[in-house]
Amino acid sequence: MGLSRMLDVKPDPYVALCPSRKIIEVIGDKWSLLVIPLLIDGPKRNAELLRLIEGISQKMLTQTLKRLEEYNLVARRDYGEIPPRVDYRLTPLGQSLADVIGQLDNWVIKNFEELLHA
Amino acid sequence: MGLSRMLDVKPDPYVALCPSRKIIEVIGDKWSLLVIPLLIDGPKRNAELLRLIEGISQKMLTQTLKRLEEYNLVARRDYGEIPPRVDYRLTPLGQSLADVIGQLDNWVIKNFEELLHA
DNA sequence: CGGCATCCCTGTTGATACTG
DNA sequence: CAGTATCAACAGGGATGCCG
Repeated sequence: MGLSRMLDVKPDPYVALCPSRKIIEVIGDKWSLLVIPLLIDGPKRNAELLRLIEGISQKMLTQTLKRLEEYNLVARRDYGEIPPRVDYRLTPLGQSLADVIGQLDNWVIKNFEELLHA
Repeated sequence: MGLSRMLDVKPDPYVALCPSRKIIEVIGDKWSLLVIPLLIDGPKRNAELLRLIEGISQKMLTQTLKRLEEYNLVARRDYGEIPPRVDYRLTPLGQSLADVIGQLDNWVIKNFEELLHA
């Protein structure tokens, strides 16, 4: 490990303005948590996602995908055809995140009953 | 596995009204994601959490803790003293969730740079 | 100290309509 | 089909003050 590494400030989401706080918010977002796992088994189109995620609006889907794209978690692909054909897929970074979220999902399913009656 | 198990309907957060959707929202909450890891190394008091989590308000802290308590993730302990002394700790269920969230945190820290530039 | 109740404002969100 | 734009509605969340 080089000296420069030792000088790095490690991200701390408990500090309000630390960028990692924002990242926590993006990842820990209700819709992100639903969109990301859907992309694991291949690219999906806008209308497909809209149909698969009951209750999401076009607006929220677009907004969620854009934010995930900003953070390099999802890649948007426009085929330039008419009628329009666009799909979204996980980047390698997004794939690795999807694995972690998958664990979260499994946890929820596994502990579902116990969570409910509390 | 008994027959009854096979008849269980598995929770599906992609259905708007499925309770698992609500659970996803509770867990995937900005403040929950910050509070839970803090409780891993022992009980914490209200004022302590307020100080540790920069930017959280009393109102949001209370609301977050209550919701986590509802889902049996956190236990509130009132010592019945005067002045008041109350602390919050993870339940066993909460502990197991904390492990998963810890993985998410580690992922964020590990991929911090890559997320930022995007 | 812990935390509830209130007020109030802002931002998020949904619905609708429109465009390339 | 994929998205944008606009508007109205509502809830999230902060600030303050009060109480056990």
